Amino acid sequence: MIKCNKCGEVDAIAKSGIVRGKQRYHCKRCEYYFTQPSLLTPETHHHRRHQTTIMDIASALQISKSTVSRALQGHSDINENTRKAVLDMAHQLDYQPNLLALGLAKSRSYTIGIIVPEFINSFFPYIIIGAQQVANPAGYHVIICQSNESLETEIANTNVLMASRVDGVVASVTAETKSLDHFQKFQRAGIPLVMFNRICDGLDVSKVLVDDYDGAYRGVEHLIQQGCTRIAHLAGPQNLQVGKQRLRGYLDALRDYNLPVYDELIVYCNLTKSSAQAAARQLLDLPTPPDSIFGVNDPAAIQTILIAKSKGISIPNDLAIVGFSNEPTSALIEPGLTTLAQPLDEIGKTTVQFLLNEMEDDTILPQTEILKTQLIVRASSLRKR
Amino acid sequence: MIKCNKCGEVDAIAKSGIVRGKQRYHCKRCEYYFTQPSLLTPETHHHRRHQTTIMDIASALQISKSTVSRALQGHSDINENTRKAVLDMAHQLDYQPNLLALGLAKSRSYTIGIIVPEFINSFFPYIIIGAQQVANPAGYHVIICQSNESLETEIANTNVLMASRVDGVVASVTAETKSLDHFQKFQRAGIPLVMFNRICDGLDVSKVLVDDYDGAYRGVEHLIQQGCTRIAHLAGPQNLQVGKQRLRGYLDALRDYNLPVYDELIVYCNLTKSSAQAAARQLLDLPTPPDSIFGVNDPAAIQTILIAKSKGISIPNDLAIVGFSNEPTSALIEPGLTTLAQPLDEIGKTTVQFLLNEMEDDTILPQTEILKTQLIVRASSLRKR
DNA sequence: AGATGTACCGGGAACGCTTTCGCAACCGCT
DNA sequence: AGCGGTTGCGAAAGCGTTCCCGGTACATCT
Repeated sequence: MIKCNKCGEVDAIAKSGIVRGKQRYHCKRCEYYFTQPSLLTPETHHHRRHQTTIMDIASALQISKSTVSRALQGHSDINENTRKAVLDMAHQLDYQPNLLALGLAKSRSYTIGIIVPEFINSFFPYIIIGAQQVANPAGYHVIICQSNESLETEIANTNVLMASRVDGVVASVTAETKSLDHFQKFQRAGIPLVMFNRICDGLDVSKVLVDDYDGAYRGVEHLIQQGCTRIAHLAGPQNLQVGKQRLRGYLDALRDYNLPVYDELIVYCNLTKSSAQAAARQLLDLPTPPDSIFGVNDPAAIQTILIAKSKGISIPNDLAIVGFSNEPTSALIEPGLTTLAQPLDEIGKTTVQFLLNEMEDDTILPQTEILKTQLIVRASSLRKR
Repeated sequence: MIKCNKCGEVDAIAKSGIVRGKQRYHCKRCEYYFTQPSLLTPETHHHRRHQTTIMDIASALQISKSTVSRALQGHSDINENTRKAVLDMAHQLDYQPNLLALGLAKSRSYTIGIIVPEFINSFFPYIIIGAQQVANPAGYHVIICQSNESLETEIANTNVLMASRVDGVVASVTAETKSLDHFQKFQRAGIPLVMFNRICDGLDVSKVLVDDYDGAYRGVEHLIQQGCTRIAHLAGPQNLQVGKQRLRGYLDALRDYNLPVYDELIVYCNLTKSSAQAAARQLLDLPTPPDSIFGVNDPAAIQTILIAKSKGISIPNDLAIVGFSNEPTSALIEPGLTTLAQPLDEIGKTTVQFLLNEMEDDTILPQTEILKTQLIVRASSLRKR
């Protein structure tokens, strides 16, 4: 009844246990173990709809897959007629190269990863658009990860990018990122990394920044010129250069204009909406409140405006406000928010350009580009005299 | 001098052409062609820094890669000690599975694609966040494409997603998308597709929408209740359901309240900022301008507010305005914009949930979910009487 | 005519992983 | 001892590409 798969023997077959739910037999003559192939599967297991491969093109044309591959990638070693036939057939069969297989074969994915803390505000989206405008023409597509201002998510993101075998990474870190082991992993694996805007110290990578110090200085200087003397700073996290440099610019401007620095006028937030609100309230509830506030970024400054308005504080006469970044909403809110515009598009483009350079030449040393900001004066700080 | 690679013969060797720059030899005895292997490469070709693979783990532990694979994926057929050893070693070597290889082997990428027209406004970002909150826990990561309101880019996006062998796609189409062949490709390839918000007709897929008709109706009804009689509509493109349904809601509300429909009060835009501005100007420059405008979305309504303000038109008394979507800026602008809030987070979540369902069971029929909007009344439409 | 060179194409290994299946070792029961 | 069953591991076949290199059919040069 049961026949040995090898020798065809029928009698010397004994059952020999059950493996993975299937009866197993043993042929004594040829010492061969085997199970009966399940008869159902060949038809049932419909192999999931299949996208066309170079093998499909090859067999349609009765040529080898090597030839198809060469024709497709414009290799020279191929007859012009063959190439045309292949290209036609590829089009006809709606062929899309399998990027997974390509990546595996070439050990590169033609993908770069972008890690940003969020993309609700239009700050990062504009940078991403700039980045794509450089990456796509260069033959790379991007995979965007948002860490949601959470270190844990950021680490998960780096792992996903590692696993996806991205060829390079650009990143702007979370407000709570202090350790940077998860970024060093890229370097250990030889994957180029470029950071922009929100960088943290101690990582020897290329960087694209705006001149936060200078921008902060000019913003505060502008407030001083408007006659403000009790200038507060709604500051950012000090583990980020952004936070540090803007604070430094603030302090230096005060010093250069011989204004006193009051500790209670410097409060910190972690760049979330709620923490910005708390910080703004803390400033405005002071026994002697400030006559002006320099906010670490526009969202923070906007929250300050809203709270001040709800308290009936008149802007800019009782309270002048300056932000940083020039979010689109800053032009719409009333009063318009004075702020420092950053060249977002350019940040994205230079960052990716740096990355491309490092990807194609791994001897390049890290470089840093510092872009200028532009002071945009609006009603929130403009006192009539 | 030259020795045949095969038979070792030295005398019967003749040169036989040059291939790819290298001298080729021919052994007469064994009829074998060969070239001298270049001696430089073995050391030079440094094989590009290598991330650790299961083979590395296997050879470190002196076991087979099958065992490592099984241990890593928590397969049952494995000894607990072996598993521990593998897991330890994996951690120690900082192993990250190669998603490209995994995808190739399993014929699925554990990736879903998201196509959106833009992510400058916070509308789509919020939806994307909701989508990720469902996709990630289910073991999928997402790759985000923005078509930039261009059909050409949208088509390129679909090709990239096809090539990346995504397991499923969610999409919101461009304002200029009329043909849908590029989306039908997904269906032909058996890749589930779910559309949200901006859908177009003629595609038999699951959809997640808000009740645009109802929202528009209630928005216009609200204007009528404020005493407006000459109500204009800054309408969206009519190839999109969004555009059609909101127009229909507008018309039905007018009809139900016995208000006349003036053709010149209905102007169309393609959802870009500049076309919205042009449409708004056209309406406000009419010989007999409208007393109120229902905008197809918030960005359009906000542009209308700005233009009206620049013309010195008083809002809401001379011109009442209602938008659609409840963008964050709509609360900040003055006057606050009356609008219809959409449950963005929920849209993202249900869309991906539908997709997950279809991905794990391909017999599921397309379904449609219609979510409700909520009228948020602000100063832009609230007339004091 | 034979040697040399050119143009093209096919075979097959490799990329890193999953998955099927063979098989040895062992255990408990007659 | 012999059978039924379990546990755990290894070998090898893919998945869809690229790329190296062998090989044939000609053309060209002595």
